[in-house]
Parts: sequence; C-alpha cells; structure tokens
Amino acid sequence: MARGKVQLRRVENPVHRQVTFCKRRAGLLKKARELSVLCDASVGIIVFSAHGKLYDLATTGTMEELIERYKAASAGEATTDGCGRHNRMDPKHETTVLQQEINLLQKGLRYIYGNRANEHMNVDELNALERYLEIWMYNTRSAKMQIMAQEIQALKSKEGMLKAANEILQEKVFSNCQLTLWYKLQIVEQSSLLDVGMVVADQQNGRFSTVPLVEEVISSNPLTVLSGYSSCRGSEMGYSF
Amino acid sequence: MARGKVQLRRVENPVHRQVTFCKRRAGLLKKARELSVLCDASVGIIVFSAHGKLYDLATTGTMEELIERYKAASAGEATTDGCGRHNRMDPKHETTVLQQEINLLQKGLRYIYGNRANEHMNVDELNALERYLEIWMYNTRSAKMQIMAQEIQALKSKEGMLKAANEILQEKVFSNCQLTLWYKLQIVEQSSLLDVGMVVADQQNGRFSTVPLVEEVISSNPLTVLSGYSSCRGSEMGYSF
DNA sequence: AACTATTTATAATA
DNA sequence: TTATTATAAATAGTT
Repeated sequence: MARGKVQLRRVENPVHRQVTFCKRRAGLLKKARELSVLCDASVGIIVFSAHGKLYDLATTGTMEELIERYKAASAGEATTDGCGRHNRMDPKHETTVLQQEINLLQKGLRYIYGNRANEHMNVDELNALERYLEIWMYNTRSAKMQIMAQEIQALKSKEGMLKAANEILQEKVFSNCQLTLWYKLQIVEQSSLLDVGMVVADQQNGRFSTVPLVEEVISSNPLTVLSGYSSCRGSEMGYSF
Repeated sequence: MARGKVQLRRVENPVHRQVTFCKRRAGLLKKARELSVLCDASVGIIVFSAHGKLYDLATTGTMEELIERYKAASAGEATTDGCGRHNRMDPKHETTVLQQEINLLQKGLRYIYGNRANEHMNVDELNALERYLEIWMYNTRSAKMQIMAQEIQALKSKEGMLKAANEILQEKVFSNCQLTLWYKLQIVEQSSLLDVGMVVADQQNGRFSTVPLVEEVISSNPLTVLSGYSSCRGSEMGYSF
C-alpha cells in the first residue's frame, strides 16, 4: 500500500518481515475495533507470530466468552445445515499428527546440518528444532550420567570392600599386639593368613574397568544418537534433569 | 476511508451499517490473510454480526487448533512457571501441556537473549540462540556433572588411601608370619602400631560428605540456573561433552 | 520511531 | 450483495 506494490508471499527479509508484522498486526486490530464499533459486531482475533508469541483482541467481553460463543455457534451450524464443518479431531490423533510433525522437522534438521544451503525452515520449525535439540542433548548426557552413576556405585562398593578388608587386617594387627607371642603366632599361621588371602583375592577380583564408554558417548554424532529418540524425558529414565 | 471521513461510532443507518459490515468484514479477513502470508503468522478471527451470525477465519489449520493453542499460550503466560511435570493424562491435555512447554522454552530464550528490541531474529540469530540453549542446558547439567566428577575423584582418592592402608596392614600381617616370634613382636609393638594408627586416622579424617547437592541441582528451575551463565563450555571445565 | 509516496480500503452512490 | 469512484487510511521503503 505504499512505495511499491506488495507481493502476496512471505517477506523474505527478516527485518522487513518483522516490521511488516508489527505494522500490519496493529492495522488489523485497529480494523477489527472499527468494525466492532461501526457495525455493532463482536470480533475476536488471535495472532501467533512466527516466534509463537501471542497477540489477541476481543472487542466485546473476553476472548474466552467469544470462544465459547464460537463453539456454540459453529456446533449449531454443523447440526442445522450440516455444511462442511470438519469432524472434531480426536485428541489421540492430534498427538500422532504432532509427533509426525516433529519427525518431519527432525528430518529437516538433519538435512540442514548436512548442507547449510537450506534455509527454508521458518521460525516455528526452528523452535521445534530447539525442543528437539534439548531432547537430543538429554539423550547424550543421560547416557553419560548413567555411566558416571555406575562408576560411582562401583567405587562405593569397592570402598566398602576395602574398608571391610582394612578392618579385618587391623583386627589382625591389633590382636597380634594383644595376644601372647605364641597365641599371635597361632593366629597368624592358621586363620589370619587364610582370611587375608581371601580379602586380597576379593579386592583383586573386584577391580572395575574404568568405563571407557564415556569418551564414545562424547564423540558420537548427535544425529545418530538422535535417531533413537522416542519421546522419553529425563524423569522417565531414572534421572531427572 | 473514502468520500468522507468516518466517525468512530456506530453507523446509525441500518442499511449503511449492513453495507459497511460486509465491506469491512471482507477487508478485515483479507488483511488477516495477508498478515499471515506476508509475516509467517497464524491468525484466527471470529466475528459475530449484530444479529449473531458467525463469520470466522483461521489462516493456519483449523479454528479449533488455534483456540487450543491460544488457551495453552494464555495459560502459560498466566502462570509464571509450569515446573510441575504432569502425569500422562488424556492426549488432549498432553498437547496443551506440550504447547505450554514450548512457550516456557521460548520465554526462557527471550530471557536469555536479553529482551532484544522487537525480538526480530534472522536465521543466523536463531542459530545463535540454539547455541545459547545448548549452553544453558549445559550449565544446568555440567553443575551436576562436576559434582558427580568430584564424588568420583573423592572416592578414587579414598580408594587409593584404603588400598595403601591395606597394603601396609597386609605387610604387617605377612611380615608377622615371616619373622621370628620375637622379631614380629618388636615390629608390632614399635613401628607397626604407629603406622597403622596413622593410616586409620587418615582414613577417618578423609571421610567425604556424600554430596547432597546433586538433588538440588536437579530440582532447580532451569531459568534461574540460567541467570548464572558465563559463557563456559564443557571442555573448559574438565569434562568435555 | 518518524516520514511520505503510493497503494489499498472503503464511503457514498447507484 | 456488487460495481464505481473519489477520497481516506494503511503502509513499504526509507531515514
């Protein structure tokens, strides 16, 4: 409407697009208010920016009231003249569709990361990708967390074992001091050696590999890790974060 | 907007009002479609004429979808944080919760980015945001990683200490066996007891608190953790991931 | 955020 | 409702 005819397609320049969005959004809401006042109508407008930010307007009452009225009116319309109002989508199917969308976005992401030439993703898609990124990072890190937790457990049990061994050995040493020479000798040559030998054997058998998997997890390609994604979240895998 | 300036109040002539309603309604919907296409936005419009007749428009998907999204968005805006994980309920609710999560994430992103003027962002900037997100999540998790790493280190040194003590004790015991009765007694009563006592003392002084901080980190709100961000990455903190 | 040359919307009219 | 047209309003490009 000014200094150049506008093409009815997405404004490619992001700066221009944002400016246009602000201006036209304001214009749209103004028009809605005018229509409402001039013609005694009720107008509700919902606008989601590409960033997902919500802008709304209800010229009479609240948006909720308008929505209720809308539902009543559209439902009545569907029953009375049976024109092409689509069926109420069942929620189950809705989530399935949502999941499919995510899958598509994942594919798109993989493509983008593959060759950066593709910039056909809009902001909504990128937002979905961010979410996906979160899950992906979670997958990588929770694997490490599990491994570290295992290592901690292993070390703790090892610690307990060594403590027990230590106690036994200390007992031996102290008891050696307290007993008479002959009695100590008896102990040492009979039971003590066997006990100690057992403890040592336990200690050595109990040696843990130091979990080299950590490095593998780190170096693995995110996208390949990604493919195993199945809508799981931290709280469902024992570790919540 | 033509042939006479318009007053911003109800058109009294019913015929004129009806004509104006038709024209302006068409204009409003056209503007909405343009906004949607030009700026990559989702627009929903509900219009009730003075006689109660419904006119609507949803530029993306269906009006029902837009309404659901609206409810999720406005609900997410009302509650400052939606920390509580909801149990798996009906899928309908699940999609709402999902949308709220996305909104929360976006809110967090806006927060990170320092409320940039007009929140205009091009793809490059969004990529930067993704990196921010990555770092943000990293900060939360690396805190836990550090704590776990500390715990591992502590346990390892504890292990080393216990091993050393064990070795010394074993030496004592074995040497007791190999020496003559008198010689063994000398050792035990003179040096051994002192050594063992030291080792034991070390072991007890070296007792580590079991790092309860892990739970705190887990339960803390991501956004609050966020504020402490200081451009550090995994590789700079000893753990690379 | 302001300015303006233009385009677009629309009020009056038929 | 639709068409015409003079004019008001909106806004794209620019600063």
